[in-house]
Amino acid sequence: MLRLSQLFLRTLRDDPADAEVPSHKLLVRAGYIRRAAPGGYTWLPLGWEVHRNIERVVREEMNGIGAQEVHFPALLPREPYEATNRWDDYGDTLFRLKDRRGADFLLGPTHEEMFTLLVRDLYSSYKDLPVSLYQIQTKYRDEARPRAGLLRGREFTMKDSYSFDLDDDGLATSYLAHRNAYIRIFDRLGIPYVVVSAMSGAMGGSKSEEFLAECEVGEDTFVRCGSCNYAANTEAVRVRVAPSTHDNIPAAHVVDTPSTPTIDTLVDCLKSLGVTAPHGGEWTGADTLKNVVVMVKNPDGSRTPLAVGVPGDREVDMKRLEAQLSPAEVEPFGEADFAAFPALVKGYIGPDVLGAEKAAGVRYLLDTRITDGSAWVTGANVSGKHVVNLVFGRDFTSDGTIEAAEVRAGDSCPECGAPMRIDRGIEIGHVFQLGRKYAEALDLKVLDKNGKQQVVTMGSYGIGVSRAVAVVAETSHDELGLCWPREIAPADVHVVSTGKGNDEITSFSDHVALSLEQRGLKVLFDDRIGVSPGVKFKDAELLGMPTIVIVGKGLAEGKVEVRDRKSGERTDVDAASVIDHIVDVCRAL
RNA sequence: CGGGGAAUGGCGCAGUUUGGUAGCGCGCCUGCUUUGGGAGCAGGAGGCCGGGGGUUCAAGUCCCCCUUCCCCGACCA
Repeated sequence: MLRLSQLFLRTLRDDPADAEVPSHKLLVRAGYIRRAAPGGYTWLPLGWEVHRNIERVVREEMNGIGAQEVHFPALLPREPYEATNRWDDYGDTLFRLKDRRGADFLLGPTHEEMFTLLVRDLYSSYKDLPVSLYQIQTKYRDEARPRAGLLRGREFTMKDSYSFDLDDDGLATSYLAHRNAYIRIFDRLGIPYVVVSAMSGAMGGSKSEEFLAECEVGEDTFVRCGSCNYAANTEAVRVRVAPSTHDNIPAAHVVDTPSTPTIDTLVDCLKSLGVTAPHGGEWTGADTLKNVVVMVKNPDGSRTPLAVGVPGDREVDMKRLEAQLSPAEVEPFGEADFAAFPALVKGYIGPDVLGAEKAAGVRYLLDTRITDGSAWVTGANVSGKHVVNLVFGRDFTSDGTIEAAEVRAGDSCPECGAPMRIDRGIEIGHVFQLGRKYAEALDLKVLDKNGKQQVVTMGSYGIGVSRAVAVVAETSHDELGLCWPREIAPADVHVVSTGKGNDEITSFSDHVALSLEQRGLKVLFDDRIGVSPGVKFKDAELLGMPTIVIVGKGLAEGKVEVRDRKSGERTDVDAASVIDHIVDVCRAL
């Protein structure tokens, strides 16, 4: 039993000034966590209880699909990560350090290499497969911007698991088992979530899905189709493009468009020129081809320019662009960069000079909406001039396509064409099929039935455990405080005694708390003497146990009050039957 | 890493303009009163005013550098 008179806890009346999002404010105010370092939090008794409860749910479901728990060091040697190139590819996000002899180490951001090597060490036959291993580990990432308390820290707890199979069918089966386990886990945690198609990012690999908690403060944006089941992270959206309807476009020609460095000014100018648009209607930004130049920063530190062409009514989504170019990063093209590439006329950049073989020597990739035969207005590479009726395939080419244009609400679903919604979420889980990238890099092979060496195929699956604590707080609270789902609450029931220490109320509340514990419930007992009832009620609401029992003035009429934290519903129960009643309530779900 | 704001007791804040004894509310300790919605009175404890360097007789306050935090843009469990 947790007695508030003894518990290491101090609740705060005011929100901490450095917290912005509700989960951060409430977890600090309620005495669950305490900031200890930039991006690092101390877990206080109640917070750690929630953390362990989430771990328990995760373990049960992982064990349920036959995965086996192991535990690696967080402090890892450089070599395995060198072999897979991630020592460099992970960039500044990787915590690197040296030992006293100058040897390189890192704090593990994720453990694909170590698991792969472990299996290689011990297993060498197809008879050993499939096998799935997992750990619940402290992970380290030197985030550029830790924020929102637990939601994005530099040290966090993650459950990561890895499946090892002989062939693609086996991988598909392991992947599905994990996916289903994740569904059960997040259902039990009471987190509202969506499963979306995702990029595999720096991990490499093929099929990949994310579990996103639907949440306004989320950092991910995703689309969802209103009529079919399609859902995807915007980074991973693959646009469905209608073929060009343009036909018999007259020859391209240059027009004078003075002072038109932006799409808006260009459209206004085109309207005033009296030139007709290829589709016969009024000119819009969608008729223009905007060429945006960026600097691509490669993992080895080198920088190469890249031009991206998108319809003028859309921005280039830097997140989507970077996801396509991963592990390289994208930087804005600065004034100094323009000076170094004089062929690029800012505001009037056109395909004439773009392309690896052309004047500017800049690689040129086009959005998939620039289809064969489509006609565009675009820069003429001379200040104040644009080209009209430039047809892709006829008048210009590119070095390839790229999905970097922004995604908007109302864009059509790649599966069924219906308009899509756009929402925000927090990534709480990620499952993906790694394939053979790591097994090849680290030489993980087993002998098959025919005695031949086969490269093993792998899956990798993560759940942010510490993040899940914050996500539950974020998705389950009200203006009074936290509301934990019973499965992970620090206690089933919060017993409030308003007694003065030496009266019937005190002795009966004692009896209630002890009896409930004997019946197998986890009890948080506010047995503090000399604390006013108002304070105890406020604390009970802030702390967020699912059931609150108040032994107080009602006892004079033989009644005890039982409240449901989430609904606020209050019931007066006969003191004689209150134990059974509460046990029933707590076991009901 | 760019732009904006901030750092004063456990928490929230004033004081900085105009340099001159470090304050308020909450919390904490003691005593008395109080006890169903963050009680009252009285008395206390607790501060290298984020760090370093300057200017000055004198710096929380002025100047320079650094660190950290929050928000907005580029990364992920």
